Parts: sequence; C-alpha cells; structure tokens
Amino acid sequence: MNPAELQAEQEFLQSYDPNKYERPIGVTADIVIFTITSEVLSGSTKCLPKRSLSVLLIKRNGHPEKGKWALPGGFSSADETLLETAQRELYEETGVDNIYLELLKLYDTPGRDKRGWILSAAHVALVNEQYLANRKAADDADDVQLFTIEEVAKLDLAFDHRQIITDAVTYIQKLMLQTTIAREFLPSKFTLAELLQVIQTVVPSYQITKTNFIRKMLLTKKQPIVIPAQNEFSTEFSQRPAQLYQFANSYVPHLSIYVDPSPKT
Amino acid sequence: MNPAELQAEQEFLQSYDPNKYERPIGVTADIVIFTITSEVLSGSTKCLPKRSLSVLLIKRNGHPEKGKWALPGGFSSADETLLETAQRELYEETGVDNIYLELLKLYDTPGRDKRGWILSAAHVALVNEQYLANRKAADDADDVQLFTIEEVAKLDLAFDHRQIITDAVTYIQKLMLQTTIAREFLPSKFTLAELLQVIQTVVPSYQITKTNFIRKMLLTKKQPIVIPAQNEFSTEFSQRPAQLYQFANSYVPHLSIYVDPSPKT
DNA sequence: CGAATAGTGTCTCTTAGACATTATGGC
DNA sequence: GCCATAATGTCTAAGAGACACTATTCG
Repeated sequence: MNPAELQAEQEFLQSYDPNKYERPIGVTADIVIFTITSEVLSGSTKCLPKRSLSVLLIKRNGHPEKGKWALPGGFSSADETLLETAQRELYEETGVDNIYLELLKLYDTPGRDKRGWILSAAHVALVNEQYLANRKAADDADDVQLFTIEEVAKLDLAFDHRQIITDAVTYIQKLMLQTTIAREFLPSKFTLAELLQVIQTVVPSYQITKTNFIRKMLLTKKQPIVIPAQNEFSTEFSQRPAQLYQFANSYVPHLSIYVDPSPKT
Repeated sequence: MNPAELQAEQEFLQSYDPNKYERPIGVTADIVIFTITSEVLSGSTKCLPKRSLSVLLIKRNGHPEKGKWALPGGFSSADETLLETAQRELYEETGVDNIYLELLKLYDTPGRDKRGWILSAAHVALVNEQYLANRKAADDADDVQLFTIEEVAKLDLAFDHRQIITDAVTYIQKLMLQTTIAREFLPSKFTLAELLQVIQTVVPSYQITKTNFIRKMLLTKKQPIVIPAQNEFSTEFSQRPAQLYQFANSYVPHLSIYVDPSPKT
C-alpha cells in the first residue's frame, strides 16, 4: 500500500461510525459440557459400572429466564475469541483446563433472547468424570448440577438451550463413531469392554457383538486404533484379567464412502 | 411463570441496558462460493474437460482493504439469521437460489477487521457451473471473478479471507469423500468417469485405479451410492458409449472407525 | 464346581486392490 | 486397423459377522 492509500485508509478508519450497521447487544459463548458419569453396581460379582451421558447445567438466578436451567456461558469481548471465552467459562465453572473444547455452531434465531439481538456461539466440551470429582466436593451447590440426557429431556430449559443440547448430542454421536474422542472419557489405559461401553453410552444404537468388536480392534493391522499395553491386565471389572489397551497416537481416521484414498502399501 | 414473576421479568426487560456488555460493531455473513469450472479440451478425440475447483471473489471498492479481493458477504441484522443473510448475499451476487449453503465456522480473532470488533460467520456454498453461466454473460464485471484455488494462493486477499478459504477447502474435501456432495457439481445424470473426475478435482490426493472405482460403485449392493439409468448412455466424452448414473436418493452415508453399527440384515 | 467375564477358532460371504483382458465407436 | 475410453474377469488377501468354543478367576 502506498503512502496516499495508507493515509486514505487512516482517514477512513478515524471517521468510521461504529453504528453504521445494526449492532448486536452482545455475543455469548455457551458450553455443552459432556461427561460420562458412572455408578458402581454392587452385585454378587464384579462388573462394569452403569454409565450415563451427562450434561452440566446451571440454574439461572437472574433475569431473564430466571429459575430455569441453562448451559454455562457468558458474554465475550473484543479482545478475546469466543473459544477463549468458552475456555474461561469452562474453567470458572469446573476448574478444568486443557480439555476437548470446540465450536459447535452459532445460534442466532431472531427472538431467541428477550433482551434483544444476542448471538450464542455454542461450544462442546468433553470432560472426564475424574476431573469433576474434586470440584463436586468443593461446591456442591444445588444451582450447578449434572443431568443425564434422559433427565435433561424433562427439564425446563432457558432460551434455545434444549435445541443446542440436542444438536450437541447428535454431533458427539457422530464424533464418537468417526474419531477417537472416546479417549476423553476413559483413563489412559482401559479394557476393550470399557471402550465398547463408552461408545454404547453415547450411541445407544451401536449394538454389536462384543467378540467381533474385540477382533476388529485387534486385527486391523494397517492402522490399529488401540494397542495392547504389554503385560498389563485389569481385574477391576471382571474375574478373569482383561488386557489393557491404549489409543494409538499414530491413528488418523480417514473415512470415505468411496474407495479408500490411502496411498498404496 | 406466575403473574408476579412475569411482571418482574417485564420490568427487567424494560430497564435492560443494551450497553451492559461490550457490543460488536457488526456481524457479517461471508460466503465461500465454490464451483467447478470446466475447460473443454479440443484434441484429436473426445475426452473429459479439464476441471478446476474455483472460488468467487469480489474486488473491494471501498475501505477498508480497498482494492483487495474478498469473499462476498454483508452485514446481518437482528431480524434475520446469518444463514438468511448468506442466502440473500448469495442471490444478489450470483442470482442463484436453493443451493447447498451451510455455516462453516465463526471467525473472531481480535483485530481481524481494522474497523473494530466485527465477527464473520463464514459459509460454504456449492454452485453448479451451469447456474453461473447465465450470470456471467449478464455482468462480466472485472470486479467479480472466479479464481481457481491455485490462483487464489497468489492473490492479495482482504481480512482473514485466505484462512477462511483454506479452512473451507479442507472442509469440502472431507465432505466430498464422506457425503454425496459431488452431486452439486454434476448434472442429474453422469458417467462414472465424470464422478471420479469431480472427486479428484476437489481431492487431488484421491488417486485410485478407475476400474476398481467403477466396480465399487456397482457392486455395493446393500446401499448403492449411484444407480444406473436404464438404457441411457453418453458419448459426450468418449468413443465408446458410457453408462449414465444417478445418485440413489435412499443412500445415507454412515461411517464409523469401529464396526459398522447398522442393524442386522 | 458353577458363574461371570475375557478372549479364540472357524466358517461364510463380501469387499479391496492389482492387473489382464475384452468391448465399442471415431477416425 | 489403430486408438482412446468403457467395462469385465480373475486372483489374492483382508475384513464382517455369526456362533461355537476355550480360558481365567472368584466364591
């Protein structure tokens, strides 16, 4: 840009009227915080816990939509991205940092907020139950609570948050089958039965025979998804010791409805 | 909500200060309009055209970023969603309606627009070259132009539009392999060679032998992606007549890195 | 030993992928 | 007849899916 153009641009910017276009009242980053809660079943013998997909909600104590359950979130500002806003809110609410957090989509239906034109950038966060355990003891406030998705269906939710949660569930179901996000809900080493249970908790329609699932995980030689931890077994959930596995770091899913475009082997 | 609560909410809304939180100057819907341009090769014999993935850009004639090439787009307002804004802009720019149009993601890096806090909801549109042909004749303005993605790499682009285009290309490459969006770039009936060429135009790394591609398209019995049009052949691109195909409407891709969760057959 | 969960053997059918071969029409 | 492109044949190896079977530990 030559000096004349530069000056023209400077002048333009100095005389620019920020109210030239209609302005939103604000932009919020809202977060659907998913976790898988487990409930130990104390039966006659050892078995896997009962797991449920859950979402963290907050009871609104201010207007509007006072008293309703809502997604955690807050207003963003010019000096941070919406992802940063979401990170901040997530940390404030759960004390958790450095976890899976991603933009889902933007919610902007006119009239979604009675205060006026407020956009919501909905995010999805996946938190391991363990990380929430500490926090739970600290502030067991009854205005912050985990609900299973079955329970959420019965609640009175603020704004368009029911729609956001529905979309988020659909989204993580797809992620669960197409990526290795199951790792976010598992310890670093786990049994194949645990992995299958986590998948089925998020995607209940995923009904397959366990033996073939195990075989698939073991026999995929080109690109193994999980690899066995040498000589490490667990008897936490079963009588017979079960082999422990880890996710293979090298695994990069690439899915195609056409022929696989992978380079020749 | 009981009458007292209702009144409390009314009072809250009437006294609500829209400047309570920092407000963006505006929100724009920008669109990456993709099309596949074809260039007929007039050689000794009939052959497929040369195809290139292209993007529609507009030369900015106002400040800021005056003179640079930019994505078409415009400011949204409180009474429409960003998708509607994008639809409107798309129609204004191309005269095209009812085509593939979807939100890509939100661009909100602080400082991305010198005017101040302006968010951009980037959209992706897929337009069949045919639809643009009429328009092109009408206004062959040199401030609106299609560029192949190779050409775009050399241009001076406004704002963060280079990043947006890069992200959009990555996104449609994934879509191309995982969904049937190839249909957006093809006529309703097409040969398998054309389909393969469209896929390879968008995903150049998709190098496979054509014969196996053809077989895969034909032998997938459970859920065929394309179905042959009975007794319809084309000699447009070849000496020997080639079978014409259509996309199967019943096809619903469901991809999984684990065992296929489809119900038993 | 029985119960419960982990894991393997085996068989059938489908698909991926390489590569050779045949088919059709224009020039 | 030659060439270009379309399409099929054939072979090997891998994977899916069903189902019977073996293995290990606890009580």
